[in-house]
Amino acid sequence: MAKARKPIPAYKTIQNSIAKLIRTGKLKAGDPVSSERELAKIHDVSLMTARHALMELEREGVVERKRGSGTFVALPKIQFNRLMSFTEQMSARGLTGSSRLLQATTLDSEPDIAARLNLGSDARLLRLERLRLAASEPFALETYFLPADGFPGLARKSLERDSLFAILQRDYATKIAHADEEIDATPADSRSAELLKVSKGAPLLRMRQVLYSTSGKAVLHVLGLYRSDRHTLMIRRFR
Amino acid sequence: MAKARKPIPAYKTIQNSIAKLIRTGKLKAGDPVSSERELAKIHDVSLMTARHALMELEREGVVERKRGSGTFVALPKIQFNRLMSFTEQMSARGLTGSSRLLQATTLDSEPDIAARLNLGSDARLLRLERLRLAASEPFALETYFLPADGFPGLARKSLERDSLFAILQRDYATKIAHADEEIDATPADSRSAELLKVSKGAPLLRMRQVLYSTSGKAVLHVLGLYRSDRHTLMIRRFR
DNA sequence: AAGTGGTCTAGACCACGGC
DNA sequence: CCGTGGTCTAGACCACTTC
Repeated sequence: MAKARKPIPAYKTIQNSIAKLIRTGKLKAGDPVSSERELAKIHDVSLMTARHALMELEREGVVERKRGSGTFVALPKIQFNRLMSFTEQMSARGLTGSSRLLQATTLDSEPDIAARLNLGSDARLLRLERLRLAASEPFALETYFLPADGFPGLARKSLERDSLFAILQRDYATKIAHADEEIDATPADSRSAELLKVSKGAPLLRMRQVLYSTSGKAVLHVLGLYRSDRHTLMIRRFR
Repeated sequence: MAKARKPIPAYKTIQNSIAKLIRTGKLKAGDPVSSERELAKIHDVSLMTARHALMELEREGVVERKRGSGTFVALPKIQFNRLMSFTEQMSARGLTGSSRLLQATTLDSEPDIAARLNLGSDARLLRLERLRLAASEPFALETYFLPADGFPGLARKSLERDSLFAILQRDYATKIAHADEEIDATPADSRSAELLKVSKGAPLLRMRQVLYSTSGKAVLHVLGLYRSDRHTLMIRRFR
């Protein structure tokens, strides 16, 4: 017996064919996309189905629709408010980054952090500390807290090389979906100052993150300290 | 002759009727909404039209649709990354805030800022400076830059009392839609330190915003300095 | 005037969920 | 099983833009 595979809806097929034209460069930003009526004929579907395809592409920001005029490939949009791993951020800027694992310990009682992760106050926590470097200059100090029970063996993994996001997804079937962040400024204490090569008391951007998995569970708490001369946070907000 | 008014589409009417049921509390989070077929009968439209209404309400996050089960009022979502005026932020926290207008001047040449607003480098700029207080303690110093030509008479308006967002909308038909922000940390210079009542060199959260109107035009540049002990930025980001 | 997207009809079959 | 949303048809008229 063949597996029960889901048939791909016609409107999805149309979307994919247009997306492919854009990916392969056959359609560039501003170019007109086939009209609803053309698509209906080409793919032998009704108008409403072709329409559905274009409507969803517009929602995704791939195309823009202009009444009376046509449907056009949208300008490549800047990704705002996108949660990216360190590796992703670096490559997006055309840089290469590296990390140094400073510590990997287990904590017995850290009720504040346990509470942030919705754990009991006596939960054992895994604590990892990484120094982030760009062009061999340190620019961030990040401390990770995870429930020790949920991620056995994590401390022994290749944390220097692989992205934590990738390890969580590959080895623990945990996919990060979103993060809530608190951001403020704080003076560097002596240890942070030394590691980040700034003077003591220098202003650092402090970011406290709680990362959530696709299932909505709090997975991970991150405390990040960023050299303000080498790091700017970009945000877009809406009214 | 009657003016040519746009007729309200049937699917919009359906959306409004459902939104009203929710606003007035007749439907609460989790309650089932009339099904597509019910709505089609009630409003005497075809299934596709009723469907359109529900689909758009889902996109707006008002309802959730579950195949095989029904359409339900969505939980009231927490507003993250919402661009709020000072007044709105204060009242959301149950506090009352006040402002002191420190300066209102016109600048002749400030090419960096003009560039952020997509103006020529010789554009005249209106510069306003406000100190923000919560519970009569200063916590933020904000400097606004606007094209002087676009907002005649703004400097003479009731800037101490009214929200700038409100003035722009009421008197200049300019509605703010979104903002792009750069955030980092910076040490307080002597003037900021004095105004904010912190010691010189204390870490401040610095936020540079460009605010855009609904028409997509850059309207306003804001440089904000926030006392880090009294202000935390909350952000939600997605992968 | 010709072509585009926006709205709408009056049905159809399917996959899924809860009973 | 029955009701739900998901997909789809083969048209229609309208408003808008471009020429």
